[in-house]
Amino acid sequence: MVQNIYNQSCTHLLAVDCIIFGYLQDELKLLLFKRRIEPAKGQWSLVGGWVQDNESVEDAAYRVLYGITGLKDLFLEQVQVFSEPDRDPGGRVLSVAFYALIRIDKQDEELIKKNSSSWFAISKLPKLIFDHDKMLEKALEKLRKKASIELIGRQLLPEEFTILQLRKLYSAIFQREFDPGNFRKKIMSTGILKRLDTKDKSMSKKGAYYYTYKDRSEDLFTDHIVRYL
Amino acid sequence: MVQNIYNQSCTHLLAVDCIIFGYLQDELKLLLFKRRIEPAKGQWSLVGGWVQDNESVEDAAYRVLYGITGLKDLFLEQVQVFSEPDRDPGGRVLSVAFYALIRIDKQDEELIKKNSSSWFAISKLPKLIFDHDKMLEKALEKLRKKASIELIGRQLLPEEFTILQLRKLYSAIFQREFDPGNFRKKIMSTGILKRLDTKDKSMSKKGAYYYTYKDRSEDLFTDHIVRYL
DNA sequence: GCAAAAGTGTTCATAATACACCCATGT
DNA sequence: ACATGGGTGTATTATGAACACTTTTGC
Repeated sequence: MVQNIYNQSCTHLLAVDCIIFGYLQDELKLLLFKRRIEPAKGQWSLVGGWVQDNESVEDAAYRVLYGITGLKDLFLEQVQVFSEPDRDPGGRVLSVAFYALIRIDKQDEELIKKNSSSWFAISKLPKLIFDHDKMLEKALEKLRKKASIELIGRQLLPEEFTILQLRKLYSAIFQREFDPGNFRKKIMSTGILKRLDTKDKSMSKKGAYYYTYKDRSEDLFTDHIVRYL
Repeated sequence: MVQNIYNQSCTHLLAVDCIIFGYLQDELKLLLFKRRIEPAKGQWSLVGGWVQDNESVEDAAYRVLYGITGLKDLFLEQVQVFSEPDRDPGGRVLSVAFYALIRIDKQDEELIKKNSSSWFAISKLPKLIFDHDKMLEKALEKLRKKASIELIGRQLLPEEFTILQLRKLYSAIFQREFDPGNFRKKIMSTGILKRLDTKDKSMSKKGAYYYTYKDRSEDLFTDHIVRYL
């Protein structure tokens, strides 16, 4: 028991669970993990861990993510707390859900394998334990909200990418098609992207220019990208 | 110590803190509470309490709110967890912040007094303890987001109100003026409000019609109210 | 030359903004 | 009769959606 001056005792275990999004081969993907402890041992679960004594829940989430992907710099945002008394049959466990965006091309593949975790397309997920489905749903909602008001992709796509790739990412997130012309105009009007001189010829004979994010330009744009709801 | 099958011990106390918004006399207000325990005894704090063993954090927030306002039906939404290890000098306390919208005309004034709590205009707040300022800031952000995509007011204004009152509420929330004509048109276009036959003559000689929310109409409207950011 | 994707331009509908103007009435 | 807020209408501009059209180049 940790010391405190309140006349209270600890009754809840505290965990974090991470909804880890990645993007590969035109699909939004989720990193899952084969649970190694009872209950529900061997079933697929979100990547999670206990919160230590001397760290914030954010610290814990970063630590857990580093442990499984080898990445230190990644986007992380709190989703919400899940605290139904019976959510975990193993005890009274409170879990803080986070969602993370990671670039699959940067991750440590060995580490992922060693941790018996793997990527699943968001449309072909296995059954998840406990209330992890609900966590995913909330995280997706938050991701959509974020993507609708700012240009995401920096955290998910490779350093250099085409507008087509970006558009497909948005299609994956919102589960709908975007008009190629209008999408391009909208994106370019933000002034966030910089065109490079190189082209990707894998998709067409003409070739599509590669783009990158300009440095530190996230703050100059404030309009919406997609209107949804 | 609560029983669990994990090889873990409890190290965090768990609390909820509520950012309680109300609206009175053209001002957005916050219900604060004079802290009765050390540390920071006697200072102003958000309304909070411990999470019991057998309840979710939402349950705890409702219980705390009922205890201080006497109200059972009120709007409540989770903001986020605050968990910096040193946020509370009294011990390792994790707090889940919620914001609530309540109708000041419905509250139990006696109870509020008895609890040594009182309403403060959002623009004239006293210094708050710990990280409660940060909690308020995040809650306000969430409230603005909510108000920008749906018509709030049902939870804050009296049963019958004028468009002017609603506009002033929005002005208070967003800290800016809205064009009276355009605001009215926008609001009326939602079809959520119903005009009554009575008028409020306190503000003008002509008198302004009272309006109420139609029953169960929150779901039919999906557009934005205010564009912000 | 043609197919296929890249990229640009044009048109139309809708929505946000600014603001002029009439209305009702207590003093 | 006039000042005051209530309420309506209109002109202007900005934005989004649909889609036609031009460009490039491997085959």
